[in-house]
Amino acid sequence: MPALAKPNINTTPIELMPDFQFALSVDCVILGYDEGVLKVLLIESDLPAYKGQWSLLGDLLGPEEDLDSASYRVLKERTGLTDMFLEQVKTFGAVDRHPAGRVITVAYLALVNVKDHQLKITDNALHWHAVSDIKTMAFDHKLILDTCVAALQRKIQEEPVIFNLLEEKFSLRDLQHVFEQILGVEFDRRNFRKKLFTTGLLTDENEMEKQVRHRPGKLYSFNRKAYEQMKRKTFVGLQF
Amino acid sequence: MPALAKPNINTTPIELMPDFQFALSVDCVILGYDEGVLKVLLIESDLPAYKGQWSLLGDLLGPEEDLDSASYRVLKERTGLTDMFLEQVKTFGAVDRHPAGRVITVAYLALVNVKDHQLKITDNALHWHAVSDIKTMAFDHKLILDTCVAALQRKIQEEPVIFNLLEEKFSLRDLQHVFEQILGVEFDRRNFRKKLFTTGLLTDENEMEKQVRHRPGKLYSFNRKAYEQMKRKTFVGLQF
DNA sequence: ACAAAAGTGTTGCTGGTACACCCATGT
DNA sequence: ACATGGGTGTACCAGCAACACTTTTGT
Repeated sequence: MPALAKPNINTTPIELMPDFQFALSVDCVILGYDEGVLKVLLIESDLPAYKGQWSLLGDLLGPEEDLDSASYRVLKERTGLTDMFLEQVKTFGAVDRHPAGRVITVAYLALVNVKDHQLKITDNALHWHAVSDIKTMAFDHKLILDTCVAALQRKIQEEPVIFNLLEEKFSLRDLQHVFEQILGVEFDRRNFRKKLFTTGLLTDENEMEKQVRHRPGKLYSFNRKAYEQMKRKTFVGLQF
Repeated sequence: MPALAKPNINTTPIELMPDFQFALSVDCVILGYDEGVLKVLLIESDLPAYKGQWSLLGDLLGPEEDLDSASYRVLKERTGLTDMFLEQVKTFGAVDRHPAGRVITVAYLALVNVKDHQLKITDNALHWHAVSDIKTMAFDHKLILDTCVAALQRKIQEEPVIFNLLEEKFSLRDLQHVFEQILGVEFDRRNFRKKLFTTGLLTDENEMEKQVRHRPGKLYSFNRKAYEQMKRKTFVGLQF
């Protein structure tokens, strides 16, 4: 077996770089929680092969840009947000995944607060879609979406990233509903409250919900400081 | 803000592909458990900039090759193994990560049974190194290694991938030591045994260890069928 | 008054942890 | 006989699940 005959990346000067042309892009799975439903921000595909189908927001990687910066740029350009949860999930490189040629894409998961930025979406080809309604998408974007949602399910049980989907101040009902919506299960309300309180991650804001047509609940916020301190000492899980 | 002025990947015909040259590679973090220590298979870097430093095994992506295939090919060419745990972990794309030019690399985690293949390593620039001994590496490979080890720590508590590091038949002591080595903690031997037995993932092989200078332990194997069945019904965790 | 959801405690069970003694093998 | 690790059981404690009634607000 000619194991040594193959050039290794470590021994590959720039002249040996591939003689085939390919592109590298980032694609963002931008998720938000709105009116009790987990939603994803999509754009209509302009590519003839996928006319009328929905597509993730993405762009080609720039020559002086690293991957995180590229995905951040896409988010900023499209939503106006400059501060959101953004994390690389997986890279997709099937040979035929793009009809125009070889395009490898790095998928990012973004969690945004829909209320914060919904006024800033000026591009009217952009729309929020309930994740559960989406059956098909352009390219392999449905696969990418599913992969990112699965990553989110794991993630919210390992780290308190879920608060990125809510407003600064939120009710326990909202928090519970986001968990339930993402994980696809239901929790007992009393046990959920106890569990969250005992984490010590919630700050009581001493405020109430307004304009609800039932008894208003108290509002809480995510206690980031408490989290930063406790995560130094021990693993902080939110497992259900 | 010129959000619409930017070309989107969906609208980018092949002519708009980047005019800068860059390369895409895969790098494999090949981990094995040998004599009580977690080890990684490394090669000496031939690149002048990193002369004498250790490097992960990798190669450039081929034009007709998807990412998983490329990493599998690297494994097969270098170790002779054709059947191992192999999973994409993360893509690294810092602008200056490669001295020869822009190279984006997709990191893969591979778990191999050292005993199975140690005779097949013909390339004598290849060596196993205790993960805990490695302080510096070529390129950003130390960062990649650390990332993959952290991924492994999460992974072994979510899925029974740890058995890929052991021989077909193993003692409970070996299994416990691999867990301890990877997670960096120690477990009570009796509780560990109980826990593993109650998972139902172990098959008693009705065999004993040989040539140990103490009372020989029973040998077990991973019951893959039982796992496949139970994972359909419920999440199978191995959390400690 | 009614509808809707907030807020609150207890009990039983399950699973984790801590812990000590005898046994089988090789030297 | 000694050293090394194998094999086993129990008691305590913490955390989880199941479960019902009263309270507050808006209509």
